Amino acid sequence: MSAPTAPKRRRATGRTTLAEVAQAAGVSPITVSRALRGERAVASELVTRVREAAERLGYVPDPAARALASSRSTQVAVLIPLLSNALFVDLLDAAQRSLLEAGYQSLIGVTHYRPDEEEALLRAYLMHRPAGLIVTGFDRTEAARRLIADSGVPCVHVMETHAEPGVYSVGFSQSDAGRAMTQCLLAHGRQRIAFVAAQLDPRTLQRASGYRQAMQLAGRHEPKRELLSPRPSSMALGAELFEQLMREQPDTDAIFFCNDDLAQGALLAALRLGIAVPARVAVAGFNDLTGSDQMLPALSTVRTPRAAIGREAARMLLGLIRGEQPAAPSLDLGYELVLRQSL
Amino acid sequence: MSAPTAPKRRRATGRTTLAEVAQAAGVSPITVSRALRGERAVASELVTRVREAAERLGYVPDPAARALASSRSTQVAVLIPLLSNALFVDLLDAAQRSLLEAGYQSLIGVTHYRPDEEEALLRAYLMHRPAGLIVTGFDRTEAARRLIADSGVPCVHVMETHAEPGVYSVGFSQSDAGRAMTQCLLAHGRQRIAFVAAQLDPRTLQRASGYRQAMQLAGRHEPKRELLSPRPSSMALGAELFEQLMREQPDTDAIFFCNDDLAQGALLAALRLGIAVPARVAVAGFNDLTGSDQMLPALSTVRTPRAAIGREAARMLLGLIRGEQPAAPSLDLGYELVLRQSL
DNA sequence: CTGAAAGCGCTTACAG
DNA sequence: CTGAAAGCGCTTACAG
Repeated sequence: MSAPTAPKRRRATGRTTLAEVAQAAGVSPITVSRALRGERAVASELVTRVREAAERLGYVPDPAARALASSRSTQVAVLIPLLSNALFVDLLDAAQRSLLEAGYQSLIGVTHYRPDEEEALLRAYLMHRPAGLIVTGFDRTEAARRLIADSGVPCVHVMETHAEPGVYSVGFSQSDAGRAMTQCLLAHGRQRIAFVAAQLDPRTLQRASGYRQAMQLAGRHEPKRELLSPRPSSMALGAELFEQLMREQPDTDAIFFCNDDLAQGALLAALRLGIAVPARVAVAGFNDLTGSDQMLPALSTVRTPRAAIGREAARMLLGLIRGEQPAAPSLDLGYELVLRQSL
Repeated sequence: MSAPTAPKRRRATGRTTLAEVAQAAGVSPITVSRALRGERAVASELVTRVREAAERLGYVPDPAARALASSRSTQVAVLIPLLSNALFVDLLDAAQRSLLEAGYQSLIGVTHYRPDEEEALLRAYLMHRPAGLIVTGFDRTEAARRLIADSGVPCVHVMETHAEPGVYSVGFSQSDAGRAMTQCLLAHGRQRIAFVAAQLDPRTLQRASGYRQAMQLAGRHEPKRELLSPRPSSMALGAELFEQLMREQPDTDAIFFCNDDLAQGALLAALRLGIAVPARVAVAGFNDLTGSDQMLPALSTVRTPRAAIGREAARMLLGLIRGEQPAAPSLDLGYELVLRQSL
C-alpha cells in the first residue's frame, strides 16, 4: 500500500481538465470545447452528454489557457477619471454588473483625469488582451488613441457622444445640458447668472460653453461671473468659491455649479452666512448626486443618466465583442432638469 | 515581389515573444524568463544583455501564458459590500493604487452585503487563479470560507481584526469605536443617548454592541432608544429615522448614528424642523465621510482609517504573495474621535 | 549559473 | 457534424 511515486515531469494543477471531461463523455476534447461554449453545430445528444460529464466532474474552464489559445480574455478594462466622484462610481457599478452577468470581469483603472496616467493604464491593461474596453470621454493622448486602435479591442466611450464612423459612444451632450439649465435660470427671471466650476476636465468645460452660449444668446454674458478653479471638486471648495463669488460679485442673482458637490457646499455656506437661497441668489447644480434632494433648500440640478450609461455601454460593448454592429454607434441618453426649491 | 504565402499552421499573435528576445540576446528562453523576472541568480552581464534586447524589441510578457505555465496570475480580487458607500470606495481606491504600483491588477467584486453573492463571486474569481484576495470582514458562508482556504490563495480580511493563526486582517475594533463615541457623549453630560443604524451589517452591529456596553456600564441603557433599520443607509433614511426618533422618544438628548450619511441627513432634517443641534439634541456619526465637516453644525464623528486599511492590506497581501510572513497577522489601525459643533 | 525538454489547458486551422 | 495534430507563450522540474 505504498503511495505511488510521482512521475518525473508532473505539474498538473489538480483541477479537472477538458481532456478528462472528454474522456468521461467519450468524445474528443474539441467537441467538449465546442459543446460547452455553444459554438458551432454539435449534435444535441453530445452536448447533453458533455454537459453532464462536466457537471459531474465539477469542470471549470481555465481562463488563462483559454486566453492563451484564443488570444482573447473575458476581462473588460474600464477606465474612469476618479473613484471619489459618485458619478463615476455609479457608472462603474452599473457597467460592472451588466458585464458580470454576461460572464466578463471588470478591470478598473483610475486615471485621475491625467492623460499620461490613462496612457500608462491602457498600456498595462491592453497587454492582458481584454475582450473590451470602456473609456471616459474623448480627451486623450495621441499615443493612447493609437494604442486603442492598434489593439483591435472593441472600445466604447462613455459620458460624451461623438458621431464618427468606427467610434462607439454612450452619453449625452454636456453642452446642451449646460445650456438648458442656464436657459431655465434665465426663464425664471435671473439675469446676473454666474458659473462656478472646479476640476476643469473636458466635460466641465463643455458645460461651461453651454452656459456661455445661453448667456450670450440672451445678451447677458459677463465674463466676470465665471469662476473656474482647477482644484478638485468638493463640498468644501464649493463653500469657498461661493463665498468668494458673493464677495467679489455681490449682485449675482443665480449660480450654476458644474457639479452637485460644489452646489451642496455652497448651500451650506449660504446657511452659515445667512444668505437667502433662492430669494437673494438661486443655486443650481449638476448630476443630481445623493443628498441634493435633502439640502436646505433642496437643490435644483441636472439629472444625468450615469447608471443607464454604464448599462448601455456594457450592452453595446458586449455586442461589439460578439462581432455585432450596434444599431447606432453613438447613443445619446439625454438628461433631465430637476427643479427643486433652490431656484 | 509577391507576398509570402503564410505557412499552414501559423497563428502567432504578432507580438514579440520571449523566444525572439532570447535569440536576439543570444541566450536561452529560460534565461530571459529568469533575467526579466529577477528570479534566481543570472550573470549580471546576461541580465543587461537580455534587458536591452527586450527593450529594443518592445517585448511585453503575455500574462495569459505566464498564468498558464505558472498557475499564478498578477490579479488580485477585491471583494467589497457596496460601491455606493464612500467608505469602501476609499478603501478600494487605496488598495488598488498600491497593488498597481506592485504590478498587480484589481478585480473588483461587489457583494451587496449578501453572503450568497460573495460566494458566487469567490467561485467566479478564484477560477482565475488570482495571486491574492482581499475580502471584507469575517461574516461569510461556510462554503465561501472553504473556497478561500482550499484555493491556497493568500487572503487578507479588511475592516475588522481577528487574531487567529493563519488568518490575516487589517482594520480596527468596531465595537471599541462604538463604545468610545458613546462614552464621549456621556462625558459631555448626555444621558438619554439613542443609537440609530441602517443596513445592519456585521460591523454596524458591532458598533451597536459597543454603544450598548457603554450605556450599560453607565447604567443608562434603554432599549427603546435603539432604532435599527435593515434598509440601506442614506441621507434620506437618516432624515426619516431622525424624525421618527424625535417623535417617539422626544426626550432623547443625543443620537449616535452608525454612519455619517444618516447623521448628515438627520442634521438637515433638524434644520428643516427647527430642532436645535446640539442644544436640544447632540448628533454624532461614524466614518467622517466627505461633507461632514461642512454640515451645519459640523458633525462630530469617528474618523476611520479606510485609506490606510486599503494600503496596508495591499502591503500585507503583497508580502504573503512573496511568501513572507507578516510581522503581525492582525493589524489594528485604530480610529479617532473628531469632535465638532454637533456635540 | 545555464539550458533542453516537457508541459500548463485550452482553441485554431485543417481535413474529412 | 467530429476529430487528430499543432500551437498559443510562457515556466517548471531536472540536470549539469
